[in-house]
Amino acid sequence: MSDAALWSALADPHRRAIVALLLERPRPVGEIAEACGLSQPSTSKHLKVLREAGLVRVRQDAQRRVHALDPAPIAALDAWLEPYRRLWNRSLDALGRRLDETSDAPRHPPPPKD
Amino acid sequence: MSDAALWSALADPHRRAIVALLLERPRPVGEIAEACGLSQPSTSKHLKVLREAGLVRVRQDAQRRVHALDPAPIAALDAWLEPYRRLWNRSLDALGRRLDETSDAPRHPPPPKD
DNA sequence: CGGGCATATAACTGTCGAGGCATATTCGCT
DNA sequence: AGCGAATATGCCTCGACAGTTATATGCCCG
Repeated sequence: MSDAALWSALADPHRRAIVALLLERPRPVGEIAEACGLSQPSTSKHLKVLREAGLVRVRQDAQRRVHALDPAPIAALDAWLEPYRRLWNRSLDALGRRLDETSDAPRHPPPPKD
Repeated sequence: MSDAALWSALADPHRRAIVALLLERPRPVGEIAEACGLSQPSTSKHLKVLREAGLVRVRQDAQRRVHALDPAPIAALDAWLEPYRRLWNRSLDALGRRLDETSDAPRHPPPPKD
């Protein structure tokens, strides 16, 4: 069910921007705020959401609160995506087969259809 | 841009449920509504959102409107995920290295995960 | 061509979340 | 202790969105 938190956290474009920023390196709140053109309180709130979704972790450094990405939820997203990726591959496959049929290129063995 | 539409479409749990349903097979609106326990108008609206996000395509069959998944946006999500997946692998890597260091087990070379 | 089915759309309402401002909290420093 | 910097929190407002009811549209068939 923290699935829901994850999705709604990433639903916001500002939050995705923050996540992208943190991909480069961990950053304190102020830096994030400035980089995203957000006010400090707003940034703090977004970070709270990200924290509660498990996407972000905090390390306290004096008055600074340095936020860093936590890779785990990304894996959860990846897992969610899995079955759909299968669909995607299947459709690529079909496209490839169709191309093969209309060309005289060497054909690879038909993959076992499940 | 349409990235935003994709995320906000998938932000809704009912919509994710619909998408999951359509993964099994294409379905007409009524069937989706019943399966998700949603009213017909609500279902129609959700499907409209999914359509506008490009996640779903319609085929008209008499009065039925059969909705099916479009794999393309899934690929977009996958692409978005890419850089984060790298982070994830890196952290797995680090974990592995740490385990290697504290054990006397033979160390294996980092597996080229693609 | 009228009736009934499947679906879309309109109008309205309640809820939720984002942003802004002011203020509280926490920590380091002198 | 007192001050200033960095961040969190409370309160408020506003707009976006989901759900409902009622109605419109398109399509097949008799």
